[in-house]
Amino acid sequence: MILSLDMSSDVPIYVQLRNQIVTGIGKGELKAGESLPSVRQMAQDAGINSMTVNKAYQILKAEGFIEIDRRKGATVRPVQQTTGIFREKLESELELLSAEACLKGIRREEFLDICDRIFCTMHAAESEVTP
Amino acid sequence: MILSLDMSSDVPIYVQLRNQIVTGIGKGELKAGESLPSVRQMAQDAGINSMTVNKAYQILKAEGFIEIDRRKGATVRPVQQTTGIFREKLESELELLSAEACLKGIRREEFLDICDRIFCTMHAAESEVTP
Amino acid sequence: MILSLDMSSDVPIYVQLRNQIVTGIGKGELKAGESLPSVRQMAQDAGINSMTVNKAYQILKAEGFIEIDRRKGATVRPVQQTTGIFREKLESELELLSAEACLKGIRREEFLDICDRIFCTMHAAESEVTP
Amino acid sequence: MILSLDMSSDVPIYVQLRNQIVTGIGKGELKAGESLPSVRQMAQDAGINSMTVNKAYQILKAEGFIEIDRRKGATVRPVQQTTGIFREKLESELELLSAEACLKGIRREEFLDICDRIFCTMHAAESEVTP
DNA sequence: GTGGTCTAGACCACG
DNA sequence: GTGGTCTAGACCACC
Repeated sequence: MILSLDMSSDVPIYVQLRNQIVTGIGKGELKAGESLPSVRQMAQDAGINSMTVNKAYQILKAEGFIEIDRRKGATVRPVQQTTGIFREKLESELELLSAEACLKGIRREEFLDICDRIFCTMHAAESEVTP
Repeated sequence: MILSLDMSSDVPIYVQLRNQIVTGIGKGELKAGESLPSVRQMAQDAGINSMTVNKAYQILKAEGFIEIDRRKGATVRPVQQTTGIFREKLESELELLSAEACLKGIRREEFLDICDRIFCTMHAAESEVTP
Repeated sequence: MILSLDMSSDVPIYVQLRNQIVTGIGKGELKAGESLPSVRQMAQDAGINSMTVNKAYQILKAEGFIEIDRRKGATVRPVQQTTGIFREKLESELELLSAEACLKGIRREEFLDICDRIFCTMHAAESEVTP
Repeated sequence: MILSLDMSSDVPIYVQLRNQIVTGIGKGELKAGESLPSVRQMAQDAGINSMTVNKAYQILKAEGFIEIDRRKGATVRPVQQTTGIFREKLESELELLSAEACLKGIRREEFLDICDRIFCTMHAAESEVTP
């Protein structure tokens, strides 16, 4: 998985890291059960502080995307069940994106095409099909 | 337009304000040409500092959503043309949302249903359709 | 002379007005001795407050670009002598523009070409040649 | 780099600051990659509020002249590519300056001499020439 | 009336 | 250490 961190972005590095790992899992670049690099390794590779990596990992763990085991390190968890909280967050963010898109002149069909095209690049659910 | 600001959120107040105004315009609660409350009025109503409101307004102006006129205060601008930069931002955010949704077990049809349902609550384009 | 005022610009209207009149005189659209519209006329044409027009005219008068006579109204003055103060202001503004251009990758030849091309659209000096 | 802020000028302090930093970079007093003083340091040195400095830095960042890194503070960015928008702004400002110069009796050769002399004090491009 | 600028000082998030 | 946010209140420019 390739990371691209923008040090001068206003998005905190640990959030960028968290987002890219989530996207990586979603796209199937990281499959359920696979290991993530150790905190130190990741920090060294990305040229950032290990506390920053640790923070990203802790968030991913709290969100249920990964498991952290003292012996095996961090591993990807299989797909979870939707929670009401997540749906609320999803709808709220989609509402904002929809409003922005609408105000930028994007029409319904085009918006849905984009949503569809992008969702179709996700493959994580496969990890459930093969038990 | 009803505002609900969460003072203890880690999302800055001016960003919350900006987001809610964008959503409000998108939903048609504020139509093209309509005035927003003056900086001071909005600050008083929301119980926040006027510089915070000002910052939100400046961002909305820079993004092309509103105009700020020395005489009339802030007014909503009509729908604009999509830019390549916006599409990139949109796709990047949708990619993250898709990944999260996918990992939370939401399937393609359901995701698209949500996208469609939410986009359909937007009405801003009407300001162009009606002559 | 065509005026284009941007009400939502951060440049005050009276400054925009002053600038456009100066440019108009420089380009020869208004020649020495010619009359400017009356304050009221200009205000009505431009859809702005007459105090705003008055302010612009007073500045142009103070700068020596026009004369204001109670009977004849405002008229364009002929070319004046350079003052040290003006040269300082000119050099200071050119320094900033040069720095910006340089940092945007514009090279010396190109910069001078632009300066030359634009200066050549000015014709006001002619009003001196014909005595 | 020496700053001279005029507190009684009608040009906002943050604009004066921004202009002087741009000029400083253009003249090569600040080279690409070099650090600017921290917001607080600059504020203390200049005897102004840190939010004022922050505002100037944010503008410079938005204009592409500097980068702001959470770790290193603000650093000078290398020379960029010209954009159409910048050329328009440059030509519009040069048109006004040309008109003023012309009306103050400055002739073409003299104007170009001044432009050339001033542009030649800029050295920022060097950061690209030297490998 | 409007927005824009500036201050002094507090508090927080990031790394 | 760094920048970012927010406040309360003052003052100014514009129209």
